[in-house]
Amino acid sequence: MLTKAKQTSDFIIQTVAPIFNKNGYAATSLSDITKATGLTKGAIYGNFKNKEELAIATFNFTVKNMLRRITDHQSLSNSPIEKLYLITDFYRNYYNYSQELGGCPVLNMGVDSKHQNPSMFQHVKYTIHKIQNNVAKLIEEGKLQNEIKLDIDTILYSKRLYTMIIGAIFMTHTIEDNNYLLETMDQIDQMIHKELKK
Amino acid sequence: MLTKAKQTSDFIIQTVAPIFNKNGYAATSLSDITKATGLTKGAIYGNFKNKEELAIATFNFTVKNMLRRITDHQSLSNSPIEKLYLITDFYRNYYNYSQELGGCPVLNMGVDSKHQNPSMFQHVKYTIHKIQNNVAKLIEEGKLQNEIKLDIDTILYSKRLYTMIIGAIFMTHTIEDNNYLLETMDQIDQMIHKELKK
DNA sequence: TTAAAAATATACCAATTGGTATATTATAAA
DNA sequence: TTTATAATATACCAATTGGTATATTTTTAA
Repeated sequence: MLTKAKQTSDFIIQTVAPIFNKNGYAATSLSDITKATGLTKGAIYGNFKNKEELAIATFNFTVKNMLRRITDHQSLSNSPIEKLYLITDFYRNYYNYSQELGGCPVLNMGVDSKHQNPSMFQHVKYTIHKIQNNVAKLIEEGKLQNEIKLDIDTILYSKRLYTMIIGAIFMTHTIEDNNYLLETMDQIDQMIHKELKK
Repeated sequence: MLTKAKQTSDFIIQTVAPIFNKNGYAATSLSDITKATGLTKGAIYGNFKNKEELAIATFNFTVKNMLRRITDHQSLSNSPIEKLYLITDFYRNYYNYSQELGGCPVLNMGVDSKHQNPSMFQHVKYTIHKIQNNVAKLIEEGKLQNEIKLDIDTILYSKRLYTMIIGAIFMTHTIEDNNYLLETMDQIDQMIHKELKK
């Protein structure tokens, strides 16, 4: 059974996550937090050391959920190359999904924390590496299962993939046009088909 | 001759531009501004209506300089397709250059202003459209001059180009590794060579 | 049911926030 | 050189900031 404190801190994280993600660290005040949760500063500071620790907790929470959703979606196939296609498939619905989160946490916090919050920035870097590693593993698996050309540069292509995805996320959110995301996912699918596939 | 006021406001914009770009709007305080310029609030508010107007002025200043540099660099060739290559060539040095500016203004302010500063956000959108239009014009010129395939979707490819560039900018700044930028510029060059070129 | 402990609320803090009215100083034209 | 005007500095404002010490309430286990 969850203790009261754990329940409360989970509730705070959940409630405040989209606010930090939307507004950024500096533009989110303690009063935004107490207003949204209906709790007082006493409760907030009883559960978190300070504003920074709470912000990082919200980032980790949002990212964890996001990564779980990608993993779940990938489990629709056992084929490595199909799993790559399932990644682009996931991001085809990302505009909607990320709007619920208050935007893309990697993009928003990557930019927001760079000169403000070194600890948060490290978490963003780690998340990106984690995502890229997942892609890299899929490509390696694809080679082993004879689905992907052996002479493909695994690291290069996993970097390319996420670079294109995050670019499309930025464009879609900034121009407020989902087509950037859709068109980039088509482009990536072509790339997989023409360059990676055996 | 420049009036004193114009001189001062130019000085303020120039001095404060990298601070807003680095820290974002909310995280840049009036005291940051007075400290950096050595001026008092009286001088700042004598030259700008408020913090928001100053922030927008700094964004426009930085972007204007940046666009001028791209245009200057493009003038190294008269061939439309060569001008496309000169864009990727420009962005090969962009990590260094943008660090002097406090980061990429389009990326930073696009993310920063989205939920905080609607007026600034409009300026970012406008800037992106401007850049994309420049690319679109080059592609159209390239078709006319028989350098680029006629069946190429101009809009689609100008969107692709900037989407990939901004993705690479984000990655390079966040992972703090210039290779993302270099590798993406190689990828774009390949795309121009294999898909656009006649 | 009660007592100890855990969790939350209250009331406060100094520092800082963006902004303004007014005083002072510097500039430019006559 | 004087005078009007433009530009900047000073001193102030109420509101808000992140954070804390303490009081109160709620939960938990005996």
